[in-house]
Parts: sequence; C-alpha cells; structure tokens
Amino acid sequence: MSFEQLKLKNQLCHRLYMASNSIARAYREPLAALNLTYPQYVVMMALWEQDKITIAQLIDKTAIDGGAMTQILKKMTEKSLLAVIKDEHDKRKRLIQLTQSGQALKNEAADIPKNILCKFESVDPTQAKQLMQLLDLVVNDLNTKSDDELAN
Amino acid sequence: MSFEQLKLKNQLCHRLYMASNSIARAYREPLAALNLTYPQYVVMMALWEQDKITIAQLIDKTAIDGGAMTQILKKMTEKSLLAVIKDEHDKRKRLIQLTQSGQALKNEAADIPKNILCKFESVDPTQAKQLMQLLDLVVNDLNTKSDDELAN
DNA sequence: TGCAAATACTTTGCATGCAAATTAAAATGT
DNA sequence: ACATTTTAATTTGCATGCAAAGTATTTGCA
Repeated sequence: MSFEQLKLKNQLCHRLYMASNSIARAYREPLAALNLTYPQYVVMMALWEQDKITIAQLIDKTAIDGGAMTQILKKMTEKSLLAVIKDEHDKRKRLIQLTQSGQALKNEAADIPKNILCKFESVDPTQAKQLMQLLDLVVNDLNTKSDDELAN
Repeated sequence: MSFEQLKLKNQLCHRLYMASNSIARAYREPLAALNLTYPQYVVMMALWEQDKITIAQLIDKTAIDGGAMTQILKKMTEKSLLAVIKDEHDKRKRLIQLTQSGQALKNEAADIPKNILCKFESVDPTQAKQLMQLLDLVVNDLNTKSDDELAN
C-alpha cells in the first residue's frame, strides 16, 4: 500500500494543529499587553458575556479543561481580575465574579479581535464564516458520543 | 459599543482551539495503542515520509517547537523508535534516523487515519478538502511576515 | 433514614508549546 | 587569520491540556 493517508500534507489534523498554534501565537503579543494568556482571555470573554456563573458553566462555555481551569482561575484571582465565591445553596459549587478591574479590562480588549482579523489578508469574511461552520461540524462530530458509546 | 466581536461564538480562534483539542483527543486512544503521543506521531509520519533528516528539517516539516522537539526526540530515542546521529560534515547538526522498530511501526499505524476519518459523520470529503484549504490560508497569513516586519 | 451513586471541584503527574537564555560550531567580513 | 555574526540545538521557566485519583457535597433510592 501507498500509505498516502499517513502523509502529513493529507492530514486535516496537522492543519488544525498548525492553525491553532499559529493563531494562539498571534494573540500572544496583544494579550501580553493586557497581561493575559490566551486561555485566560477566553475566560474573560466568557465572563464579559455572562458574569457570576459557576465553574462548571465556565468550563462549558470555554471548553477549557477542568483541571486547568482551577489553576487559571487561581492566577486570575491573584491578578484581581475575578473572585471565587462559594455558592451558599450548593456548597460544591463556586461562582466566578469579575472584579471592577476585570470588568474594566473589557474596554482595553475591545480592539483585539480587529487587530487579529486584519492579519488575515487572504481570508475574506465569507471564507471565515465558512471556516467556522466547518470547524463546528468537526467539533460536533468528535464530541457527540455515538449510540454505541452511550450504551456503555 | 456592542462588543459583538468579543463574543466567543463569533471567534474563529476559539473554534480552532476547540477543534484542535477535540481532534487531538480523538487521536489519543488509537495512538496510545502504539505508545505514541500526537506530536510523537507527527514526528513518525514525517520520518516515514523521509528518513535521516536533520532536526531543523524535522521542525520544518512538523511545525513542532524546537525546544519541545529536543524532549520529544529524547523520549522517542528511549523507546528505540529512532536514533540521533551527529553529522560529521557539520557538527552543529544532528540527523534523525528511524530504527527497525520505528520503520515497522508504520504498518501498525496504517489504519489510524481511516479510524479517525470515520468519526466525521457530517463532514464529507469535499468539505474536508475545503477545510484544509482554508486552514492553509490561515496558517500562511499568520506565518508570512509582512514587508514591514521584514524591514526590521 | 441511610448508604451508594452522581456532582463539582481540586490535585497530581506527564507531555507539550513557547519565549528567552545558553552553548557549540560554522560562515562572514575585514 | 580573527572577531563578529549566524545557525543548530539544548536548556530553562512558565502556562496549559488531559487523564486519573482524591475530596467534599448533594441526590437518589431502597
């Protein structure tokens, strides 16, 4: 057999690997100005949309790993961007709430999406939208358990 | 302002982040059977295509970080998948060469691409190809230094 | 009521990705 | 030839992603 499928140039996965790394790298500089890493920025975006949510909800919105989330929130707490509050109704839960400076940071972040987008010289808005839709299909296929798996 | 751009659902980057993580996770199980991590698998694919290349060439083909590459190659050497050979002509360079078992592993890996592809129930081959082309555009835009940057 | 099972997190160990500093060797310029 | 610069790798420090184990609560159910 030719093993054609095993060649890197034919692998969707390797494209995703490179694209994801490249774009995360692109965010590094602008985010450093806000003293944020990319995952921390994702947490901030989630909270700017909806504040005072549980860690589980935050994990759901961001798709960040739970183990990592604990560490990320700890660092963000140290930076006074947010506070972790115990839920009195269910003591297992913790609510995450932005501080004033956490909320204020939203204004400073407002230009970031635009600054990133302008780096895409060969991708027009239509293609970007198309790309997002295709990526959604990929994520859904991979994260939707098959009937077989659910049977276990 | 509405900060519409700051919403996670509108961010190409977050889609890429999730898709890349999802697909890497999908590879975890099948690769564990070969005792390989995903980046190690990428190195193997590169070497199956072209053996006995320098570390710099390997970094070029795989887009894996140089610092990480040193560690990855060390672990793969310990697993007897490859050997690091000093280049007599240029003592700065190291050549990477597959061992017999490293070459043999190619047969065991032959089914992996197929097993991953079958998880994509809603992405047909045309869309997959389209997706790869769009990702190539993204990577190129992000990694191609602008004229301004080159001037520095 | 009481105990097993499910939840919500945290912790730990391992494997990167990445920037920056370091080391060794080859290429360049004068 | 010699010092400077460039190239090829390695090392170090920090921040995740992820699986697996552990902890504290809450739910479910007999």
